[in-house]
Amino acid sequence: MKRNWLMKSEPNEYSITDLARDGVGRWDGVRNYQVRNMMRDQMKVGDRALFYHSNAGALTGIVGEMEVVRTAYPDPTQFEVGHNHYDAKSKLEAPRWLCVDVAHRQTFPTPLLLSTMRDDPALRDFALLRRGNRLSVLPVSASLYQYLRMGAGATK
DNA sequence: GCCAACGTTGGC
DNA sequence: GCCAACGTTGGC
Repeated sequence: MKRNWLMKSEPNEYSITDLARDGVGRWDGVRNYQVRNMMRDQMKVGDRALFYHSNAGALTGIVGEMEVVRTAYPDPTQFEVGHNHYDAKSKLEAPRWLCVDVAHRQTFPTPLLLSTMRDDPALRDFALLRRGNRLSVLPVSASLYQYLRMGAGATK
């Protein structure tokens, strides 16, 4: 079964523009067990995901769409001494952290801003908007996914 | 820069 | 296993 996701990244770290340039990108740096487990147990090749720019001021919002092209594998950055995602407690023979690869599908014509979503009564129960939500990867129902991408002006 | 809301760590 | 201290996320 194909699933739909929303995945957050701070654009000054890795943006939709970066992914568009790269074509395929490695979604690394996840350091939350709940998110790791979702990626490990549920994320499959062919799953689609909305790209969300977090911590981007007035530009915070859903900016594009991507597709999972490689299932979870050990995140190499956890072993890179000096890297800001380095984890001294993770061992090569028992990696703690996983990443997936994603391919750029489209950059939406009109990003669906957080401020717009907050004003939309239809999104009242959307987990992304709940106070204190800190998961960087969220499952999104098929109908909500479609609603959001239409809201961002997706044409295909 | 502030701060609420978490998640993680480590002492006990 | 509890829980205080600390670190991080992320909106504002």
